[in-house]
Amino acid sequence: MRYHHGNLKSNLIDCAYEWIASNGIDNISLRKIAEIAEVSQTAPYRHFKSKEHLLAEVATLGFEKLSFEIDKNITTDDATDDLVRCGVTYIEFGLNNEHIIDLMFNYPIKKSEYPSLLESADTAFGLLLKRLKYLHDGKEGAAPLNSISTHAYVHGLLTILQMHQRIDKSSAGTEFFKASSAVKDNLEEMLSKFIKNLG
Amino acid sequence: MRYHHGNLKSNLIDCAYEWIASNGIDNISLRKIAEIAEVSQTAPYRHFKSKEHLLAEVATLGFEKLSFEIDKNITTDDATDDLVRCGVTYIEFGLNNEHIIDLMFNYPIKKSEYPSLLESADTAFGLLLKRLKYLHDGKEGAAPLNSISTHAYVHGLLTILQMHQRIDKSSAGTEFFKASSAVKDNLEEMLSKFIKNLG
DNA sequence: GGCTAAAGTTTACACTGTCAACATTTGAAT
DNA sequence: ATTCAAATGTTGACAGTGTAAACTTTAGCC
Repeated sequence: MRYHHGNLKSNLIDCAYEWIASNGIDNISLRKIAEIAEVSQTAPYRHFKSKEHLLAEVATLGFEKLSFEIDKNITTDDATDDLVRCGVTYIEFGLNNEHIIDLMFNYPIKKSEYPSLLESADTAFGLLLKRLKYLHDGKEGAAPLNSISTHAYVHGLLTILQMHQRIDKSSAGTEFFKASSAVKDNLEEMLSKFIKNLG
Repeated sequence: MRYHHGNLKSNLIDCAYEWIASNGIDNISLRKIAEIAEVSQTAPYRHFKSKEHLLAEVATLGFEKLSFEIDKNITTDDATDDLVRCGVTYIEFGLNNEHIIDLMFNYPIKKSEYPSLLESADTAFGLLLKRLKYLHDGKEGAAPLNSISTHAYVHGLLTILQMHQRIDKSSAGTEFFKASSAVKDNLEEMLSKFIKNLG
């Protein structure tokens, strides 16, 4: 084992990503990640100012992967269709990467302090925005508002479905549970209707 | 100072609520809350199985307050109007109680383990649902889906506006900032359009 | 080859959640 | 009224945490 690791920084990010993906964010600790990377407890501090700085980079990696997924759905022949698929992809990514999305959206990272995190998040959203601008070709003014409106809707649906997913196992009798089940089955329809109704 | 506090449980919940409301969820600790309540470090364990159990009750209190606010807007003469006002109220509550809403929606509490939390959330949700059922009088089947759809939209808008609120001070030149400013100014219009478009 | 900065280690500290053991109070049964 | 168990409080301890400080090793450049 060499004293100098070589690329400890990115290795730590990867380890943390994997750990969170399978164990959740609740009980993560720098020390555990350091141990997995086979390095001393405080070695991470040579690369990250704090635990939050490491987590911010993990979240950034998450946004990059999300962008990659969304980007695959942009085929440019039908903007509405593209948008629906992007929305579905966004939501599916969220549901399939429960813990990572938790970190990205729910974990209390002070996002504004991490430019690269903001940037990677903006890139993901920018893909939707570009598509919407295309959809609204001509009437320029409406695009930003419609874009953010769509984003709000998609993200809100994701939040609802996340709650649904978490409730799943135990108390499945509530009104909320039944209604959110319906969302899962009608997702595409809901999105496409929403987009068509944009003025 | 009496040895037996009398109603320590609800007092702890209130203290935690206040503390979180002004300090955020990040650095909360049972010990601090116990100290504020002028009680020993481990006294909370006579009333809550764990820290999470206390936080779950705080979140429950949050939902109860939210329900209370929403309920004031239900006047029954115009369902659409009611719903728009409920939505605005919901969003205003979120913006005025930033940290509490964080706890309610973003903090990783395993919600399914806390029936009273689930129930209080369901109550708030139920208020919207009832109103939507009224709106859709007759076509019964659509109400739950439309209700959750509306909830998603409203909550998504809240998330956007929260981000807007946080960015405010620093980087105010971005596309996102301008677009989300527009949301603030067009909130009622956006909501009422959304509701009218529900099928 | 020697020096400086980068990257790693060891040690230490204050703080946290929570458990176990003990103390006090309350209220119901006698 | 007395007693005694349950409820509610305290003290002390433990392992785990983030992270600062001081020290050690190594890499790369003159």
